[in-house]
Amino acid sequence: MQSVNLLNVINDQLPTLNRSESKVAAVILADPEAATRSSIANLAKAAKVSEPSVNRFCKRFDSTGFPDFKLRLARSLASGIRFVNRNVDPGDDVTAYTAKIFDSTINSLALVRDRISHERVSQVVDKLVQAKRIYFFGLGASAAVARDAEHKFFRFNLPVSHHDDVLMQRMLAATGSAGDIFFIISYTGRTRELVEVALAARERGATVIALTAPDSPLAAACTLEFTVEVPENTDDYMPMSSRIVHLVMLDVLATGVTLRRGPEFLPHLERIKASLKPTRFPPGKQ
Amino acid sequence: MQSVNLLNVINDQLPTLNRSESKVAAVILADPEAATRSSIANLAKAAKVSEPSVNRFCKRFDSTGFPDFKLRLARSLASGIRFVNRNVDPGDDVTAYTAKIFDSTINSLALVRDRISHERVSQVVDKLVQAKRIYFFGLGASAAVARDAEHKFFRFNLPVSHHDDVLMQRMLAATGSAGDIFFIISYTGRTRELVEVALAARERGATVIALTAPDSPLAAACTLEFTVEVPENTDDYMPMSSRIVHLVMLDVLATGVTLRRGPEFLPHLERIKASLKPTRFPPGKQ
DNA sequence: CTATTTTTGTAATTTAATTACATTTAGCGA
DNA sequence: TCGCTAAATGTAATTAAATTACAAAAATAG
Repeated sequence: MQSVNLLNVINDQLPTLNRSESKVAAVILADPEAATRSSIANLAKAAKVSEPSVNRFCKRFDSTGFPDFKLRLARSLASGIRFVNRNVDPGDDVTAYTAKIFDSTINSLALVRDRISHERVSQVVDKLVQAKRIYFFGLGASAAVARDAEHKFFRFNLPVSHHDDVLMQRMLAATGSAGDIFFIISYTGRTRELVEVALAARERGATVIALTAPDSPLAAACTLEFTVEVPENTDDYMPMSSRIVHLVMLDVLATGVTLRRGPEFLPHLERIKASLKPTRFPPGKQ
Repeated sequence: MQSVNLLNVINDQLPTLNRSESKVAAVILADPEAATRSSIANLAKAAKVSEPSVNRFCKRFDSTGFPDFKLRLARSLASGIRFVNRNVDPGDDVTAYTAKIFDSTINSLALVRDRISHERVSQVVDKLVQAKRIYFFGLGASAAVARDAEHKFFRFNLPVSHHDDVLMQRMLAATGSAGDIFFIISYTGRTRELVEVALAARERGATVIALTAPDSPLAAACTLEFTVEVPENTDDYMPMSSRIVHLVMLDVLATGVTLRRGPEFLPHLERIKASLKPTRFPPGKQ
């Protein structure tokens, strides 16, 4: 993947270009957006060179021709504008920090999506399908993730619970057994309490799955690590996007389990949906 | 509508397309990347339609013609979104459903990002900064969101709590007063209990903010509606991405509050961070 | 079942891009 | 400085691509 921005490449090559090529480069760099919209004739006129010169320019940058060049230029522009991990700045106004937070979250998701181990997802789904009981453990921000996971897995009709109380976690781990799954969620994977809980549960022969950082003590302590590398947020103002990534990973697992259960499980899901109906105002009514 | 991903637009319009147009759409959605690289002749062949049909298809989506369409498609792709809004299929393998879930989440975030009312964000931040007390209420999936919000707003050094117990919610609302903020989170905005709670709190002179769907009973019942339109998930297999969107909206609000507090507030945040250190294994150690 | 409208394809046309080739320009040695 | 060579650039021809106009076919309504 020539992930390097095309505009940068042009800029770098600037000194090695001959006269008409640099004229073309100047016009493109001055307004790349406009360049993607114009024809070869227009661009040639703007740069005061002939059409074949523009064409040669494009080929110099490994394009098959002018249309291909425009396409690559468009791609570069779009990726540069939106998805940079721009940190929130104390001087930012609403528009700026809103966009930055959304963008950095989207960015984290896109990154993880491309790095996820599908084989590992499969393995974890296998374990979850076979479980007799599932406990979701998390502390701090991950407690909310564990809570969400419980709600999500509840519909599978098996005993599932979440715990954000260290004592409860310890007690459950100490009395765990084969067939139990302890699903531990931790962004850092360095929380002592959770590592100890993982070891205790493992000792008892239970399956311990950790949704956490790779190469962390927690990843080492569990029986099946399910790791994600989410870029760190060093910035004080920037919220952690790891929570969000973890939530989506759990969505993936829940979907995996549903699919594994097959279509005969759908009526059950429908029943859960229907049970909520009386709690709601009918749609359409204001 | 221009800023919205072109693939989404195609997907949305899918039901309104006629036979050959949907053939073209199918081919493009199946591999948009390839579409940007192919000529009109190739695409026509792949879709088993004539070249003018492809051309008409492009014009239907506000392009001046095929090359313009390809350009816009390339731009859309560069923004990190690949398969869009495609529902999970019972036959999908791990790779497929993982990508779909990530993409649809990313997609929801991108959509909301472009539609958010910055003025409203500002107003809500104002209210939050002035609050004497904040309650986050949610039920079901939104309970986890409320939990996360509590964790996030805790660091602002003001009394904040979350409640997923309807009775607690009622009691708190009934005893609320000016200076209290009841922040109610609900995807549908149609949960009777929450609407009643909102009305009760409002009666008492408290500020009621609802993070919910526009034109919903809950939005009507609160003092300040903070609405988001997240595309519905009709699919049984597809997880709800509204939770994720709500979480990110709360990230935005928390960031807004932090920025409003100014730099003299940073030491406080550092102190909270430092307080967690003893609970962790030092970095570097396995 | 026919008439009308919509959809789709064929063929012609136009437009855009590319290639081949000629001209110019610059560089360099005598 | 002249003349040669090679690189650079442009002109014109060619090719490829996209678009338009129009006709045929299909779908829909009466």
